[in-house]
Amino acid sequence: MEIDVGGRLRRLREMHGLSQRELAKRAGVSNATVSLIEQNRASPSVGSLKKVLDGIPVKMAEFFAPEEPPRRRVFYAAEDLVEIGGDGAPGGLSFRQIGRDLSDRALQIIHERYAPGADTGQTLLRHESEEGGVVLRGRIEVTIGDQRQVLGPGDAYYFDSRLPHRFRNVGDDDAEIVSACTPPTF
Amino acid sequence: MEIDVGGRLRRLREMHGLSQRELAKRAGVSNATVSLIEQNRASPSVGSLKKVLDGIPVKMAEFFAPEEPPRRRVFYAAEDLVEIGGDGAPGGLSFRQIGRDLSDRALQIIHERYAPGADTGQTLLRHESEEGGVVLRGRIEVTIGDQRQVLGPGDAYYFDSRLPHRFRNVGDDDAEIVSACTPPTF
DNA sequence: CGTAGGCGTTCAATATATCGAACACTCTTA
DNA sequence: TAAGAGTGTTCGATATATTGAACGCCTACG
Repeated sequence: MEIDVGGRLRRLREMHGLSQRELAKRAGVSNATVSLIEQNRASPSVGSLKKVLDGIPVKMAEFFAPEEPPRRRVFYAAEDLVEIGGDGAPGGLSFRQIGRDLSDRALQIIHERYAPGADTGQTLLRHESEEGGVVLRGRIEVTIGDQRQVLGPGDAYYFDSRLPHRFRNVGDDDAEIVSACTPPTF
Repeated sequence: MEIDVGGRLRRLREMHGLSQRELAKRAGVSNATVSLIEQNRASPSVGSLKKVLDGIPVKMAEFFAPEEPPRRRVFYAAEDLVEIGGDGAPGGLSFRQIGRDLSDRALQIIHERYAPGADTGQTLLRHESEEGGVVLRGRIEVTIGDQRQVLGPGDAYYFDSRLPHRFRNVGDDDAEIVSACTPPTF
């Protein structure tokens, strides 16, 4: 099984908008070397390849990582976000998640909206993960373990998901949060 | 940052109960080559290293895979968020991060604001991580690898951070995003 | 004891990767 | 048109990786 080292290097370099000479300078090798490697007319030593990849920069493991990960969807229109508030949550709550299937993701990002008085209740523990978020609109009372505080627009929070936590809209208007959680555990 | 190719190879070989000569024969190289590589007295060409690893067998990506990747405060007032836009970013950009020291965190969450025309430029790759976000206000042109799209309020994105990426405010007003990235790599 | 086979290392010869300098080509500018 | 700066490529010289055959050190066995 052959590896098209040259082709991969060339693609990476062009993706980053670098010329052979520019990359060569960053890497501390000659431009000729880059050229020959890209044509597969030379099989670089590990040391050289490392220098070159550092100039991009790309890690060895990434470079040799099994072929292209299937191109995943990148952009999501507002109406494409998936409503996941359903499970047992009382009305007035909207949790809109980026992407439907999280099984291959490292990150769960949710756009949350709370009607006045809306309350998540005391949330069950999720497994080892951490989460945080930024309040966009409204006034939200956040309870984490035994700490409690009311956050307004621009305020933020960050905690270990193993702590019991609860969110409640204590203002008179809708409240909005963008939150992130990693990893998406089940 | 150096890579102890020799040490890794030796450990792998011994783990599999192979002698230098045995491995050399399977790999189609000389035993001397194996010896020199293991002493780091020669930096093998990619081709040779591949042959040797095939004899174990171990894949290139596995060989270079970094040793296992590393797998308080809760509330932050808006003015406590840490501005991190500084490094070389042109004016009109504000990146406000939740928390100052991310070394023990699994998540980097940033409240981003772009003045009209503000542009991150072609961002250098961060290492293995994923990131996503939600647009709150304005119109932002997002370029991920060779994909490009303009996102508005409520729209979102999610991608592998290894792809080169760029954000540009193409609207007439300020634009705002809340983004998350995991893990916070440097 | 002496011989045979295993191991990892070392050495001189050879193949190959890498360098520095040139080349050919495309732009832009005067 | 010429000159300059950019690109990627090619060439001879040099540094280095790789080879095949040695070496020294073990253990086993007649």
